[in-house]
Order: sequence, then C-alpha cells, then structure tokens
Amino acid sequence: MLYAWYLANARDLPWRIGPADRARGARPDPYAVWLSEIMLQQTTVMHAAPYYLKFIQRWPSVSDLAEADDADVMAAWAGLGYYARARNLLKCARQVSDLGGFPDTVKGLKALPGIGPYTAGALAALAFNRSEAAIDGNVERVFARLLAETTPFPKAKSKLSIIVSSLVPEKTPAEFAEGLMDLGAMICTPKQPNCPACPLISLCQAYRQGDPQTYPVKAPKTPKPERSGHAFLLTHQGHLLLERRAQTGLLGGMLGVPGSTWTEQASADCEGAPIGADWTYRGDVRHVFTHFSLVLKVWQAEWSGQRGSANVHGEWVAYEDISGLPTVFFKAVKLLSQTSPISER
DNA sequence: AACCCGGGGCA
DNA sequence: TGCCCAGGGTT
Repeated sequence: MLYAWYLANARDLPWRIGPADRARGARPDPYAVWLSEIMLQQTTVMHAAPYYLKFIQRWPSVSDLAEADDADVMAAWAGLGYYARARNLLKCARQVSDLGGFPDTVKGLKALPGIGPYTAGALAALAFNRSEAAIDGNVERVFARLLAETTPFPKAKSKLSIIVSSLVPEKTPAEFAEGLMDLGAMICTPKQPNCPACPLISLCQAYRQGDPQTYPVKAPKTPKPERSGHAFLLTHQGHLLLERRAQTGLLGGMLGVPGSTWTEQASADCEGAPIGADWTYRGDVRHVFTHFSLVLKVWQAEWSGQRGSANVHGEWVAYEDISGLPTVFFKAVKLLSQTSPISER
C-alpha cells in the first residue's frame, strides 16, 4: 500500500533519484544524500533546498568540501541554524575524504561526526540500499498514529524503533524510508492530517478513534527563561567591527558582533563594550533560541582611531561585505541600516 | 537520561 | 507574538 502510494506521489527533490530510476538499480550520490540529510536535521525541505543547491554547486564532491576554508563553509551555512552541524559537516567531509568514500554500513556511518542513528539509517537505506530503518520525526508521527501510541515522546522512541525496524523490506528499503517520510510530510502532517488521502487509513488506529492529530503524545515542556545583554556596533568610515566567536558553545565558530555575556539579570548599560566610546542606543533586538529568549540592547559608536590599530580586536568589514552572520546578529546589524544602507545577509 | 544547540512557519 | 517542530553531541 505504501509502496504504490510512493511510486505515484514521491516528492521530486534535488538530492533524490526518481522511483523509476531507483527501480532500475540507480543509486544517488552518497555525498548528495549526506549533505541533504545533515541540512534537513531540524530544518524543513523548503528552507534547506536553496542551501543545498548552493553547497552542491560550490563544492560538488566531498573532497571539494574537505578542502574548503572553515570560514567559507560557516558563512555559507549562516541562517540555517544549529551551527554545530556545519562544524561537524566539515570534520566529516575531511574524514570521508581521507577514507576514500563514505562507509556503507550503519555502524561505519554512525562513527562519523554529525551522523547519528537517523542519518546513518537514512544514508544506508537511500544511498546503499541496505535494509535499514530511517526514523525521523515524520516516521515517528506516522507510527504513533497508526498504533495510537499513548506513551509520551521521547519515551516511546525505543519501542517504535523496534517496530519500524522489523517492517523494513529487504529489497526496497529506500522506497520504504522515502515513502514514510513523504507520507509524514504531505499527508500525515502534525496539525491537519489529510486522512482521506492516506494509503494506510485502514490500518490507522488513531483515525479509527477519530483524533489522529492528538498523536504523537508529548511530555510537557519546561518554560523558557529570559536572558538579556548588550551588542556593540563599532563603526569606522563605512566599516563595522566583527569578531569570530569561540569554536564551542552557542553560535560557535560563527562571525558575530561584540557584546556582553547574556545573563538572566539585566546588566548595566554598555557593560562588555569592546572600547570606551560615546555609545548611542539604537534599539532592542529580540530573538528566541531553543532554550531561552533573548533581548539584546544594541549600541553604536563611530570610532575615532585607526582601523589597523591594536586597540580593538576583530575584523573590520565594509558594510556591503557583511555576510555570514547568524540571525540574531543580523537583526542587530540591521538597526544600523536605519542610518546607512546594509542589504545582503 | 538530561541537557545543549536556531530558525522558520503558522495560528 | 507565542507555539510548534525535531537529530546529534555532550555529560
């Protein structure tokens, strides 16, 4: 049932090969599958697709990516979020390049940076046609509904994983994986599932109960704390001071604007400024991270010293060359464009 | 097992 | 504007 639906309804995505070609034995480029799967972790197809096309054009093979400069890759990733993925992407590309290619088993794949149980299963099934399950959020939702699973997630994960793994077909694991993911993305959606169009409707216990959208059941979530801090836009003749953040921690390895630490209690005005200067308040920026929401007070000053001076550390970037900033800093820099034009991310 | 990591879509 | 979504790494 799922297989026939997949053949007729499979999404045509840039990193895929079509069901007809796959049935003839064609396999996608493991590099393309890997790149897409890393980008699709916590990210929608719609949002990841332009990034995928940009990456695959700029770095067409895993060895091209392995030889890329870290800063170029981080900048190209800017806006996708979860920047540890970009750091692991590079690490992984370099390991795979040294190995001479991707491992073709779940065990070998899972040993690589940035590849966990889901991505390992997806790559093994999609690129190497191994009989492995690729259990992502879509698949979990589909099965939580099929079985009307009342155990709240994430506790139900291991139980579902055993069931899904036992159902993977020997000959067509890729079609099974992509079929379930497409079903979850197109029909068995989180909010308003289109049950009448579902090929599995006769098997679905949640549908029989009349309340499919109440699954999967989730554990209650903890409230997000508030944090605040200051960001400093130090300008000098059409240039802005930016700094490379530490490799680990929040927004690690990304370019950012100087600032105070972000704390739960408001700090004094201009605390953490890169230099003493005549700072002008330019407004607030609000941004919500996974585990806290942030209010950033943005200050600006025109520097009177020389750009090459050792008094400040960081890099001076001309307004028109500013790119590769995480969204929170992009929002802050945008406050500057009220007086001077900054267009590109 | 619990916690650390963004950002976009949608009501 | 607030809520929802959701893999991997680290400890």
